[in-house]
Amino acid sequence: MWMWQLIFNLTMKIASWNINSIRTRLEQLITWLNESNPDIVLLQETKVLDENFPFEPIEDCGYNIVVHGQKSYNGVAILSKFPLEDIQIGFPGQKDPSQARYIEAVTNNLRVASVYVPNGQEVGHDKYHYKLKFLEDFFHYTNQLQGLNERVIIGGDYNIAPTDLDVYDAKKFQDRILASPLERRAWRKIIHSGWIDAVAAYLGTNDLNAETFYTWWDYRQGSWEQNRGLRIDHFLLTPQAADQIKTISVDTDLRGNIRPSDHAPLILELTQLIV
DNA sequence: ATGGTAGGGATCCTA
Repeated sequence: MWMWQLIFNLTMKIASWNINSIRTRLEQLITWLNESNPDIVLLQETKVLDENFPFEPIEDCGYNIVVHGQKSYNGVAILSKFPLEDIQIGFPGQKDPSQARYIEAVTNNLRVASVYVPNGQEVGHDKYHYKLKFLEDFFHYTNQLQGLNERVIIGGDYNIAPTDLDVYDAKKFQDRILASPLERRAWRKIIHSGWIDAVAAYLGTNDLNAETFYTWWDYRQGSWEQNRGLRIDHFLLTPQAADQIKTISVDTDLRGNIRPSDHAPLILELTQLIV
């Protein structure tokens, strides 16, 4: 009996959500925090200066908060029920730290980060090359993190659908932004260096389809209603963390809300193995 | 079929 209690207490729920403006979505966020009760939340596209971040209502839900925001665009944050330490704003080697796209902290003996990879606009655009450069610099930093030999989880909007299974229409997205060969190569480079895509690992052990893990549906042309989605939000785990995956799922309820974000939260549960 | 919708905040940029 006591042992089950111990295992229960060591389960940790970590969510990643591109909220697309925390001020517009604040009420939805609070409702969801109270209902879903995640231990750690990694947010992207908060779209708010740090001085205007709505700290109080979130702290009232029992969370500590660290933020890295800017005006109008981007912006990342970490919420945790545990103390947040060793906070890092941006990552070493990030070429353009004025774009608020990365924040990292240690909480409850786990290193977590929230990343918002550039969208890239369209293949060949200046913003596309900016995205590829960001991914290259990010790759080098993630190698440094691997060297720590810690449990590390980087959740966020990577703006990459890793394979054709991760888009609702592979032909439509062939050579297009979010699914182009160079973006996918950048993704694989990170994966092949030792990071575990939590969903890919979970799919390998369960009878589920990749479409179960779509996290983004375009606001336009009734994409949500027709389930024309993409899997572009991901959790990357070091092997030390991947060994503890219990479940992973997408909270699609939020995408069905009135005035929703165009992304749904990706939710990972870890279990500490008792040996 | 090169549109469509949403957010920020400024009369367009980003996604």
